[in-house]
Amino acid sequence: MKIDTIGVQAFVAIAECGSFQTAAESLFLSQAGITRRLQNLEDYLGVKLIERTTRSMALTQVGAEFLPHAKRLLIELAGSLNEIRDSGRLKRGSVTIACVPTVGVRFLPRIIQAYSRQYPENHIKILDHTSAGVSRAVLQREAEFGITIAGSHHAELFGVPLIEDKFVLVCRDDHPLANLPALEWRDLEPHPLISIGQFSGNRPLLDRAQQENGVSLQSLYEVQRVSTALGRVAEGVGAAVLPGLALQREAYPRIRVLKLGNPVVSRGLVLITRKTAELSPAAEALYELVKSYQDNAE
Amino acid sequence: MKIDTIGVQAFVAIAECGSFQTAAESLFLSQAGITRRLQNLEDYLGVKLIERTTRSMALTQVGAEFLPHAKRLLIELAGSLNEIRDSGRLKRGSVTIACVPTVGVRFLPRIIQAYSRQYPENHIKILDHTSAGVSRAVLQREAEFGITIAGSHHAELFGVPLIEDKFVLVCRDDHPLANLPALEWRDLEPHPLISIGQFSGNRPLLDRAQQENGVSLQSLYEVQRVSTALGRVAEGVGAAVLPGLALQREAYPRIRVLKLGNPVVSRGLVLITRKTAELSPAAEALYELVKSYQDNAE
DNA sequence: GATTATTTTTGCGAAAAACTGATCAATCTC
DNA sequence: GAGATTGATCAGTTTTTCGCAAAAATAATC
Repeated sequence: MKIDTIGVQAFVAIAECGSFQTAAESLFLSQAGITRRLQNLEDYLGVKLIERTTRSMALTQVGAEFLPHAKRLLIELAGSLNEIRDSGRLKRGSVTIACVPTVGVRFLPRIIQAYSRQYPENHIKILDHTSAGVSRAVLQREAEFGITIAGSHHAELFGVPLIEDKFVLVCRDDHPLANLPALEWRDLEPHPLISIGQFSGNRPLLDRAQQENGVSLQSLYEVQRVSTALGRVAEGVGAAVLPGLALQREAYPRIRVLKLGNPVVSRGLVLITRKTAELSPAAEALYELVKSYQDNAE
Repeated sequence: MKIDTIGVQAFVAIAECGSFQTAAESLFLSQAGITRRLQNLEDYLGVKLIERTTRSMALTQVGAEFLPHAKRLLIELAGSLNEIRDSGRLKRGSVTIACVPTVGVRFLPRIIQAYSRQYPENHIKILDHTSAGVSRAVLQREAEFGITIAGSHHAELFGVPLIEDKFVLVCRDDHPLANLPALEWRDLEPHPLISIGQFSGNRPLLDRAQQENGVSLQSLYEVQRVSTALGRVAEGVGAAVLPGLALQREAYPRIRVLKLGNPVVSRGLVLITRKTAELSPAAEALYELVKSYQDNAE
């Protein structure tokens, strides 16, 4: 059950060089070493592979049959090994990460651009998930790391805070609040709002903020996705409290975005990995890049 | 440029066992040894392949991608190596030999039968050649050994005499010589004979025999193959001096075979190999078998 | 046919490496 | 929190490997 390539390597070298001496040189070894290696292999196999005199050398029947296999195996092994080495040295390979939709749309693109400039060959796959889904994907190793909304940590996960995404009021320019200079949560109470459904990670944050500040907002309409809410606002149905990062400014010209104070409520975005994770070099590079964007966010 | 399977073997074992301890046992190694082997491989690759805590272990992204390749390579290598080992231990494999047509038809079949009983899996390929062709085939390694007519040895060839194939007179039952009790070469002089062409290894033997004994035979007809000569004899064209082994008794009912004395001329059959040859185990076995038939021939 | 020259094999001491056993650290179970 | 299990680490020993030099083998040459 003792498998070793060292002898095979010697065999192939000798066969290709046509001489022990040159083969030894090509393997940076003394000719005595080569002889020993081949002898060991032949002893193990119980068959001579190379027929040799001092003047000439030729493959045995068995040796000739083995050579192509041996060569191919060696090349494939070396290839695999080198590929992995490259993946480490050059941080090559593809990376799969998971994040909540907002992050994927607004936060990541510029980071990915920067990453692609540095590692043009690498492919990044982004899994859009709810905040719970991101944790799950990371835990199950579907993604090497994730970006999600701060909250309850799973014990095996390790989080690094990235940025605070402040909640803002979104309304159309003809909304009563549209032109107020400063806005507080209490100001919203009279106005019916479009709210985001249960599954979004934003909801618990908003509910708690209301409770702690004794504010009670009216939910007029409940939608599941931020983009839907935005559409309703644009249609004039009402205003909505949304995470600032979720907005794509250009999409609707008449929409106003107002800062909300007293208190400033925000959702923290965190970069999560498994505590014991060994990231692939390509992923490690992206991870570090994301971390470096910690503060220069909106 | 340093390729070695030992680490890869450890990696695969660990991945498959799901534990260092059991992997160590499966490789008949201590746990520390396994750890070391994997560490060496990982150091060489510059990448962690297995993510491990004392309690759990899982493949890294890179490791997971590598595992199937590694497994396949190892299996193929072990397979090739074992195949060769078997070829030695069980003398498995196919053998190619070269011989002159006569031998292939009359001398070899029973040997091959015996060989096949002992090594039913082995395949024997026989190359029919002229006597010069047999030498060439052996020298050029087309055949592992050969059986041909004794004569000039090439320096690199080594011959073992096998049997003496005596020349006989072949004639139809209505031929004047057909019923003579004993026959000498001189008796043939009055009769026109069918002779075998230049390329046959028999010709020089016959010519020399005539010269040495002052006998001069009449060549009526020259054909290239023994079987053709036999056909002509059967048609009543004349008699022929042929090597005894060449005859298939059953073929022509009216044909008589007469021993030729004074002198008895025979062609020696020799078993030839290259002097430096390393026969494959399967060939070696056949070689020895052929040699054992040295004397019990017709 | 003996000699020479070249190349492989072998012997041996030194060096490197791998292996083991014990111990340590971390995690999980009870 | 104690005990058990598992991988990592370390030191010491064994094994293997390597390179040099001498020897053996073989082809070429004279």
